[in-house]
Amino acid sequence: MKVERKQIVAAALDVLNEVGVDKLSTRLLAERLGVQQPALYWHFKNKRALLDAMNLEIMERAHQRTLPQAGEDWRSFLGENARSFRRALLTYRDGARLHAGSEPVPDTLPALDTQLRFLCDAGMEMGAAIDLLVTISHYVVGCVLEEQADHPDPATLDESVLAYPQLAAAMQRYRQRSPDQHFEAGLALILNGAA
Amino acid sequence: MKVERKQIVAAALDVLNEVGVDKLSTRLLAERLGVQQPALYWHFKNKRALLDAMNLEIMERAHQRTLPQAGEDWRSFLGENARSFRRALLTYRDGARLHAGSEPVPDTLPALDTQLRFLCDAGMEMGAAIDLLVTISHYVVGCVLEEQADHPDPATLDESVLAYPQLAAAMQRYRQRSPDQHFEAGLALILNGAA
DNA sequence: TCACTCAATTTATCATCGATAAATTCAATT
DNA sequence: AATTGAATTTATCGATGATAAATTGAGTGA
Repeated sequence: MKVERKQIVAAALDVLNEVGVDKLSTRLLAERLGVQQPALYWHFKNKRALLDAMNLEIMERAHQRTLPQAGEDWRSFLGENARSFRRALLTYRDGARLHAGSEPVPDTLPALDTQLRFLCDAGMEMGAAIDLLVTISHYVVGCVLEEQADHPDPATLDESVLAYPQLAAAMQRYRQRSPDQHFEAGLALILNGAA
Repeated sequence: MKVERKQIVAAALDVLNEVGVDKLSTRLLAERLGVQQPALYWHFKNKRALLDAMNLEIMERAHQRTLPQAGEDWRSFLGENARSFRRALLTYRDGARLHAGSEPVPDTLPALDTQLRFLCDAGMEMGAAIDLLVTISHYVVGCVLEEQADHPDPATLDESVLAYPQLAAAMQRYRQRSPDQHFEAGLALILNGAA
């Protein structure tokens, strides 16, 4: 058989969605590709490099909204940018864990530069602009990280919560809204704070 | 030799600080305790349970500021609470990764209940109070996660940044401030947004 | 047509890891 | 002294990431 880097990454992402990052082994991936396991090490120096490539591929595929549109105000852009980032992390299982463990991708630098200029042009101070961007980034990662975490027994938690009526009511209310809505609430909080 | 659960967790935290969570193996831990590796499985059903216990121990040791003090306003409390949480995650290497991967600890529920009542008494709506608490939590985890990540080559990143003058200036400015200051900036953003 | 080259893969093998089964130790209890 | 049961050791398993060495096979020049 013959494989190329692109195919390996694509297959790895498929397998990722099927078994999760913990059970994504080089052997399982090689089997999927119809290849022996050490063959992968010709294309990637180690598994870490493969995971980095997977994260890069996810970002390039799904995180499109990295530049402000013409005439867009800063609040709209930052919101759409954060949503795009979150959607990208959500496109694959354990996407947030994969992203958090990967090295920063240098391809994001030009976009970051433009974003900073955009925010400064909108009247923001440079320091405030940076703080805002990284704060949002941290929030998104933390958010998706928990959204993708598989909490083993929600039933056990529910039982414990019953002892606290205030908390029980809060929990019920919390679950009425979707993860999207919770994300939006936190995002709005941050954007409001920046204004 | 004879070991107890408490000793195992304490030793595990020591080893965690020395080698990091990726290289924390049951054999290394057993060697540290002067015990054979399978002995650990008498006290913990698997490694996951040990990691959960480690996370719990870290939180119980260091995350003390979980209840509002008498007469404290909500902004002060939420700030101190967030700082306490962050400090706890920072007390041990890879603390954020460990926490993010661990199951939620039920001991936090009574404190959470009190926090919710406190925020509602301060005039906040229940839904807003929950959103605020979880937003802060997500932000803190995302923040420390990156702070503790070992970015392999900052030099390579610096080189890439040189191509973007705006970004280079921003980067330099960013590094003049400490992680504490960056954390505070983001936290202030969220708390401002809640007001 | 033949020899040579080099990218790419396979075969074989390692050390390490989490985990389990079975045998063993040892102090407390009867 | 015999028994019990908690706790540990010994032995071993399958899976994993990784490396070395041998092998394949298409392309190139003589």
